[in-house]
Amino acid sequence: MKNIFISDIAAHEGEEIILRGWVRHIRHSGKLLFINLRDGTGELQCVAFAPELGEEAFETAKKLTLESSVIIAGTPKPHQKQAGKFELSVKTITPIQIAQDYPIGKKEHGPDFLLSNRHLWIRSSKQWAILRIRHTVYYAICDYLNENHFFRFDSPILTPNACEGTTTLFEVDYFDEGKAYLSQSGQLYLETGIMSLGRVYDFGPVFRAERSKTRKHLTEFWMMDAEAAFVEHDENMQIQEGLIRYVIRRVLKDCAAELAILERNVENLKAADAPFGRMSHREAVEFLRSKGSEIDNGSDLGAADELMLTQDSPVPIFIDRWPKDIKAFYMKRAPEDPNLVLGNDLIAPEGYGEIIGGSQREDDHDLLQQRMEAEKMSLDEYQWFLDLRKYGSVPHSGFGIGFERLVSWMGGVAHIRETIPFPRMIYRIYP
RNA sequence: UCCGGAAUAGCUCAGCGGUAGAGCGGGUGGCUGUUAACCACUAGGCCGGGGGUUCGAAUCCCUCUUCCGGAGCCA
Repeated sequence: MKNIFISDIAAHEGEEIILRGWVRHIRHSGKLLFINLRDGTGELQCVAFAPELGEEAFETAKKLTLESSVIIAGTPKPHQKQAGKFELSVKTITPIQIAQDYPIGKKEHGPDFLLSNRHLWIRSSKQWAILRIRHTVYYAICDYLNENHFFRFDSPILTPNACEGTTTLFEVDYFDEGKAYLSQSGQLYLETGIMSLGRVYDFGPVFRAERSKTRKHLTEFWMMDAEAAFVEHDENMQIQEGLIRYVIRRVLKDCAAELAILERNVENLKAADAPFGRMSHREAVEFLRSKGSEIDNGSDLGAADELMLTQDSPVPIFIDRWPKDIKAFYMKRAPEDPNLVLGNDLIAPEGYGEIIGGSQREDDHDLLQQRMEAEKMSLDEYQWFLDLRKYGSVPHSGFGIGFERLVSWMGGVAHIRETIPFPRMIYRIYP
């Protein structure tokens, strides 16, 4: 008899096979016993009939509890009640370990309880589905970039100083070198990589010590930064749009079952795979003011503004040409107006907010140095960054994706804390 | 950090001045098609901590703690 995975069950109809997994659900009715078994690849109903199993084995099987681990041998057959599905006609049941009082029941639980039991919560079907979508989004991003001549270039997590100088960083003691900081973005390091590899990306955890307390923020989250030589502002946005639409198509193709478990509205996802909206920051401000927002020309968009902008749009919207004063020092000035920069945000529809921030970078040594001096940055600490503009500088652009926000949007997940195995938030570090 | 809300059985909640409740989960028994199964019985409580008001407080007041939602910051 062969060990098989539940996802491969259809290929083994009528054969005697072995499944190994965990009891998601168990119930019995006189001489019949039903076990919903999950093995990581899927879930299958196993049906045991007392006279076939033997009375003693049947009594033992009845003692299985929620989440007990078990080996079940039997024969896959078409499900008697659900067309197109299979069930296992059970021959033997061998408990591996009987779980005691599994804390997560089939009824509803509160978020605090579930987060305290995150190590167990990840077994439940919605969490399983979200984690599988996370996996799919991850590889879709990598595949798209690999196909477009980007090379993986991992940036460091321990850094000597703040990448962008704006947000609060986590600080650690670093031997005799003083303080080191957990990276909030690998972007500046990526800019060095393009001078060697042409196009590069990194993908890893980044850290923000902000006391953010919303459904869109984590203190530790995964970011994918991409950077490309000889790519200017418009092409940069084309790459971003191509990437996001590629991810949408992959998720729709590979995660139909997961999206169904999450009750994701897939029509909304399909509709987002169409040319993205584009407006300048100035146009966005005018539009918002016409709708009653109090936003002014020099301000960043608030959460309510983002929602107002996208609520009637089936596709994500690029906002570009931002006032330089509210964007990072390394962004290149717009040719038509030195007060604007060639930066873009990408706002997802359905209220998921900003999922990408990108820009063309300042490639002129003296202009960059002026900006850094204006921001009172230490030129010594960033000498290596300025060097890039001295030795073969080229026009270049890049962007960063908030990975969990993208996963939230794909899966239609209301809170970002469910899109990462172990969320880190201001008031939670366990488990 | 600011503005709201909440804390009662293992879990989710009701009770809102007068003997501590339900559903689920646990235990025992029943049932050949269940899938949040069903039926019967059963065990289970410092009503978040501290202080007040009152003849009497889970309930009203003050305070602390913890959590949730939102804002700001950002991805």
